[in-house]
Amino acid sequence: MSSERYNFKIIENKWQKIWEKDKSFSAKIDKNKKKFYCLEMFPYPSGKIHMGHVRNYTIGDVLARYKSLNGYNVLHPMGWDSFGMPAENAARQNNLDPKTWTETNIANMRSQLKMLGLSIDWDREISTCKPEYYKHQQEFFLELFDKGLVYRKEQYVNWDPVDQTVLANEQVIDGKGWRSGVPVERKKLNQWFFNISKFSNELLENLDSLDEWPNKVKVMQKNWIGKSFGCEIKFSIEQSDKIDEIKCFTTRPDTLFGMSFLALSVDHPVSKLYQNDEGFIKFKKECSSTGTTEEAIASAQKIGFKTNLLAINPMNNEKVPVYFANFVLMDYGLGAVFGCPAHDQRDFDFAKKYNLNIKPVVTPELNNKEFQTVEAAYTGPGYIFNSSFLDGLKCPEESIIKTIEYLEKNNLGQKKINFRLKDWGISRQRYWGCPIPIIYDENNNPQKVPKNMLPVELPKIEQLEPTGNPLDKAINWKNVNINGKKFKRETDTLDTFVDSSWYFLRFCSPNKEDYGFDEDEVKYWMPVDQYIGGIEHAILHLLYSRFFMQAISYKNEKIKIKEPFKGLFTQGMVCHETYKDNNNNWVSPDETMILNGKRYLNKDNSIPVKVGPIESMSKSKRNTIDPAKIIDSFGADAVRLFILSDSPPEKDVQWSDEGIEAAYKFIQKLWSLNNKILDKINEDNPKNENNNLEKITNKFIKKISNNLENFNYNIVIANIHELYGLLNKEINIKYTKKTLIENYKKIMFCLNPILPHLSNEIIENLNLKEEIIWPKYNDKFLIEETIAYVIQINGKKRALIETDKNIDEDNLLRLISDNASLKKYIDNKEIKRKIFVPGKLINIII
RNA sequence: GCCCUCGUGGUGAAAUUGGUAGACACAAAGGACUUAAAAUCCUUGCCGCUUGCGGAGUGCCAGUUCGAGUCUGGCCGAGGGCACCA
Repeated sequence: MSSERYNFKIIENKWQKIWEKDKSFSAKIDKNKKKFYCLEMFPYPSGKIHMGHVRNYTIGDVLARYKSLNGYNVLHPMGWDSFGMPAENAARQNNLDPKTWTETNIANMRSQLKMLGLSIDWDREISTCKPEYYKHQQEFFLELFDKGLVYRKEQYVNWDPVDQTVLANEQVIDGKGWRSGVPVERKKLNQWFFNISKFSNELLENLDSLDEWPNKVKVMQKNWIGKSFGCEIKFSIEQSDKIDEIKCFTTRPDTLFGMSFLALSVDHPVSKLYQNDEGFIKFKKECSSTGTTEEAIASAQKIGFKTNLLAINPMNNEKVPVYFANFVLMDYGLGAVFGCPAHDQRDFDFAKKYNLNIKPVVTPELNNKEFQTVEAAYTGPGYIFNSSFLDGLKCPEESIIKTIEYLEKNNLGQKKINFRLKDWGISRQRYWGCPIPIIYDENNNPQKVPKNMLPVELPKIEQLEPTGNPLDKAINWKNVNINGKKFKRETDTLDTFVDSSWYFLRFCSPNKEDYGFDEDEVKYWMPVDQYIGGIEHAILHLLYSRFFMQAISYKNEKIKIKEPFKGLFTQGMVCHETYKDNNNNWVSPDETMILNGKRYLNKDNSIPVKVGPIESMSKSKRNTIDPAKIIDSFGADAVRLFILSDSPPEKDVQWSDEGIEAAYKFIQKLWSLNNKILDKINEDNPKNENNNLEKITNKFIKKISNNLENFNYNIVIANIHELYGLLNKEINIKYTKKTLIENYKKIMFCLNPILPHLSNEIIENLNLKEEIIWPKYNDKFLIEETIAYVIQINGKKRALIETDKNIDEDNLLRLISDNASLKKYIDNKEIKRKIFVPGKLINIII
């Protein structure tokens, strides 16, 4: 009996080399096979892989391998999201070239990923910072420009003072930059925009068709797009020769009769009339001093600046005052609202402060004409009153529609659907990004860079200065001569989210030179069947990619795909305990040791560390574990096994030393079981003692298949543990060589997606000379002749009786009355009712 | 404030359509093997009484049902998203 331990270093390396040499995972169009496009979100090349990558790519790899064994033609590519600020920051700090920095990182991370044994088609590798990639991005930019989906305008933008760049709305979180974490400022700049809002409706409605997406992501996108149904109302203005009307958007036109003021944003065009008014200037300043934090908004008082204008209520011609108010936002709706204090809490607060009329027009009960709103606005359902011809209408079901009908008929307003989604500002004042292929003539008019001059490559810059836009200072690059005419290049680069909005298309034909993708290849491979990544991209990246697919297929009959990702899976984060020393400094797990169950500092084992809460791994808390080190000590299969074992993939998982050690031990156990089985195979009995082995094999093929299909990878690992236990016992029974090999082979095929190195090695040792395919189970072996019937008395389990599965009720009752331990419950009692569930249980009510 | 998700042993978690709650694993304790250690294997969810058995038990309170972790209503708690959104 061979008894040497499993040497993962030799064996894993051996198989990784074989896969690389044989191009085992190279994907080619094969129209006779069903395709499966498995994609994990590609990494930013920060330098090293982290545990989040390990989890993400292991989940994807298990799926890709499983689908491949099931006969699918699998596309499983990998690339690098390699433009972005860390490269630029590193360059500024250490006087490096961002390109070199990025390429070194990529080389390092590629070799680390290869150590995980991923089934990736490395021939399709792409990197977004390469001109061969971004050339096509520039083509797309110009294509979208021609389609009218790109435009330039001066606008207030979110300015990140630390990163010295503009941020999209989506990139501002709680009023702070998504990367820098500092409060965002308002700044007016000329910016390029993608007209994402043109597709608001499509982006919203298509969500319903994405039935393989997590509901929570769809809800988040739905909220973000923020569709609301209402109408635009025209209000005539008195006492002004400069304006005749102001338009408001409202979702509650049915409360018009309760209107007592009109409120405008301080940025509303009407504010021009007051730009020299000292009171207004002071008021505007006051408004902007209100912070953007949650508390500030929640506790901010409703304040207003009264104008000398009067607005006329189109329903009854009553005149109401016009205010500027701090709670009206210019970038939602039309920057103007009519105030109905009785039925809107904000308006109510405002009316109280400025002593405005509060007239209720909705009553909860039909006949309660005395209804008043004294303490707060009433926003619930009811019936319209105090409203002339609208009186008695059911609110909101009838009242809103009827009011809009009236307004439209009398040309006072019109039905309108409003979206919260804003256009995507894509200009960034950075160096390390894709140059925008635009040049400005001597009159500063933007022109497209001619197609034959693409790509517009980034210039080499010797020394990046600490702040400001480097391209703006690269004079030689900026000034360009075309056909004797002088132009200046656009010096902003594209938001890096543009890079990742179409990379899934590029993977279909990564080497195509004349266009970003090949139509036939895209037709075959797209959409991505399963996309896997973190929940943090629920809005930004996923919405932008969906937009890009809309934009590419817009006015293009050849591209029918509207949604890039058919299935989406969002995996949870990898967490670890946190540690601090006596001075409250974070301590990394590497700097600690365990003595008698307590944790101490390595450098002085008399100093205990404080164990803090379990949090997602992050550099700032120093609770990261380096995957490269772990793979080196335990092997890729052990890492894969553990990262999947402890929690469902969509939930957070806690990394622990004990867990990875247990996974390592289990691999060793599988190996020694293998040695035992190889010995048994050589015994070659003439006849099988029983068919338990077939039963076990088929039962677990079924279980593991079902669990893999449903992403229950943690349960698959449990199944494998259980299978090991049963096999370890069953192997002492005598089987023929054929039976043993046939079943053991299938079990190893089942382990292949999770433990590719170990299972390949074992399969090779079996000398089968056959391809690994996903085994099918045979129902014949799943039929159990006997079953443990559950015997309940008054709904309580009292016994299990092992008996014939097809026993009838009478015979089962006979067994029950013969059963000594059940006698005491039944004897001398009248049976009132029996519930018999064949093949499962019987419940006796007495 | 609005929307979504989730509450099961010391811990991570299992549990087809309502049908044996706690599979599988980690930790801890006890035991076996060993001169000893490592490694390996076995036992143990809680409360009772002596083995065996009995009782309670899936955040809390009701309800539906022969039967509820699972379905319904209300409450409490945690996490996440959105937010002067008109």
